[in-house]
Amino acid sequence: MARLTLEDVGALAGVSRSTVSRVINNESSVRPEVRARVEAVISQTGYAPNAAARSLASNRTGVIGLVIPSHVSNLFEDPYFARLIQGVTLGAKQISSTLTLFLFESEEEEREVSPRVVESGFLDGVIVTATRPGNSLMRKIATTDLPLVAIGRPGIDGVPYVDVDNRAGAFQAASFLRENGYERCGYIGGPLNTSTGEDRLAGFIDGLAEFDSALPNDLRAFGDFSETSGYDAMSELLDHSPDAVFAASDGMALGAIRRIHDAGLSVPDDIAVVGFDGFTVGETSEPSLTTLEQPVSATGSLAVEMLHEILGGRSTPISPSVLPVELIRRASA
Amino acid sequence: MARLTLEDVGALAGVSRSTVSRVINNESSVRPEVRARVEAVISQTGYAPNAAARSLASNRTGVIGLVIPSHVSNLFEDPYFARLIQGVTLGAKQISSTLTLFLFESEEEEREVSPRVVESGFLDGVIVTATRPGNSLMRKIATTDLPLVAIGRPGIDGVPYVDVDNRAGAFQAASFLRENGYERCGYIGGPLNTSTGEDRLAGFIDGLAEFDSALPNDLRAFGDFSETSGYDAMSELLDHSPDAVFAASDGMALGAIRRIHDAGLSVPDDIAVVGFDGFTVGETSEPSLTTLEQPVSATGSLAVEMLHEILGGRSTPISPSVLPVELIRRASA
DNA sequence: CGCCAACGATAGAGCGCTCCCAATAATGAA
DNA sequence: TTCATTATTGGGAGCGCTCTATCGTTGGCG
Repeated sequence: MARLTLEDVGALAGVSRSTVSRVINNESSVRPEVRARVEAVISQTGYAPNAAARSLASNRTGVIGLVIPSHVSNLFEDPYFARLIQGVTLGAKQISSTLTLFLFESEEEEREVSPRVVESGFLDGVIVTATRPGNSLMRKIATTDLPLVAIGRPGIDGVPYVDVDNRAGAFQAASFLRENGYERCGYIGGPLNTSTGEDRLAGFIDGLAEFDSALPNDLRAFGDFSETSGYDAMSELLDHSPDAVFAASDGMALGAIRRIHDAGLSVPDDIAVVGFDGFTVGETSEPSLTTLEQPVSATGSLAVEMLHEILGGRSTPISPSVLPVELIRRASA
Repeated sequence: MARLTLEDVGALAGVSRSTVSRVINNESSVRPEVRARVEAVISQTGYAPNAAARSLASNRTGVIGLVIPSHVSNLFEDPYFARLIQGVTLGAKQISSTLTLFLFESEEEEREVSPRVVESGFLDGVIVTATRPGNSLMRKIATTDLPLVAIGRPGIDGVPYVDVDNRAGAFQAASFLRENGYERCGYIGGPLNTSTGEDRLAGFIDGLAEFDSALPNDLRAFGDFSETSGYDAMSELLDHSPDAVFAASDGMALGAIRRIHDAGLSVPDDIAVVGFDGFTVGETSEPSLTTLEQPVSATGSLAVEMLHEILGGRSTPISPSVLPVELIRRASA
């Protein structure tokens, strides 16, 4: 069967195109009786409005984009992105939008694809994960009038964003370790050109400072959030005999634990380990992981909500939202 | 600046709408000189065609959907879906399409959202992960004329699909274990109402049969592919003292190992373990995991390719594609 | 009984693009 | 030189929807 149009449905229901349109868009001023008649025809015929025509006429598409810039696609084994996508999907569903996904593998790809995406009017708005403050793609999008919300601190003025409280979380990790008597606390961080990398380091340093201790350079090592990078970073730290380590991701924390075990030491007796993420892997690891749980899925949903508000045409600027993280105490510290 | 239209660009270049359209769509019969002039204007102005208008006129959207039915969203911690999405994204990029993601959390949601998706003409085609043969959503889509490719054996006639060779992989696992002298091989499977669950069990049984051994019922246990379900399943098997276990996912294999360790036994000395997936977690586990590596990302890309062929209007039906899996021998067996 | 308001429903005019056909220019053959 | 033929180009007609201005009805009220 050929696809039905509004006009067809109208003919079947004995009303005009416009009336059917009103029924579909739930506008008032349709007599209940007429509305019922039209709705009956719609459900009988299984009519569904043509998305393209609707977008063309209304200038809205009901589609939002989730952009994950190039430098993270390797990290895709990280449950973080899976959860984030899940959260965004959830949020999108709530506002009856569909989600399109843009993963980039190189900056070149970003340059190539983004105009097509940004300028084509295909998207009502876009959410960009801001792993690197000042990311060029985001900067470019910010100059257009495409509604934009960042996930993570974007480092660009005027871009609304939602982030988790990395700083407070890391601060809490430091306090926790010091309060439990650990003296030589080491740090395994993420890349410093990411906002999470920066913030967690800063928070940890602040937290230690609160207890009048510092974070010497030789007790700092950096990875890329992955297990193996945590393992390698721990190798460096071992030379400087820490009695505790805070890793900026669960993955790195587990890598660190593996390295500690390989050195014949025990966790937490010889070295305590605290992670950051709160993923399920930490529940079943040996020992189970003390970690800071961040609400990843909620972050995604909230970003969509913020975008929705912007799309709704609110004029006052939206202030950033920073979600709390929570210390989950398990066996590793 | 207001958004430019074809007409505007034409005016700037001194040609008509139609000519600009031809240039953009790379059609022949435009004088090179004119083409250059138009292209100059386009790049100067940053003009990008309006996606909705284009779709409306051409009846193609350049959008494909990836549908993940309800019953798997819990399993989202599983790297499988992350990789699959990555592969599909890659494939989509290759054919200059954008990817939209549909995750469902309940069958009700499927029923509710799917008409909007399927009938609105918003998608050129759709890829559905077929975790359960005969899934109702897929069955419904199959009756429409929306081009469809399944990932995994769909259990519906005439639906083209791409799958990994679960059967051969499990067969290989059985052979491997028997050849290495293991006598009492246990099995930890996925849900039997999934095609992977079915196929891996069948292949394993066949493989054992090749060595004149059977798979008694008390050496079978089932989980949902997750780590914890593997742990629980292993608890059941332990009562029947297997000397080897084949788990239908890496996650369950790791859970099984944890359970074995908790029982004070060693892997592989007391009980050997073989997984299925080939994810990176198995590289760093203790002991590292012998497993069957499946090409997840390639599966996704290939599905897109198949869809593309269908969209290209080939008339001959497309035959299913089954990708090989490979045994990676590490330390656990 | 007539007038006006309020409501309900309709038709017209696009949205920006593709597709098709007609018009024009350019080319070559006779 | 002229006419047929081909290579380019332009314009019209929609694609199916939304939005706005308009028209017809009904009902309340003086």
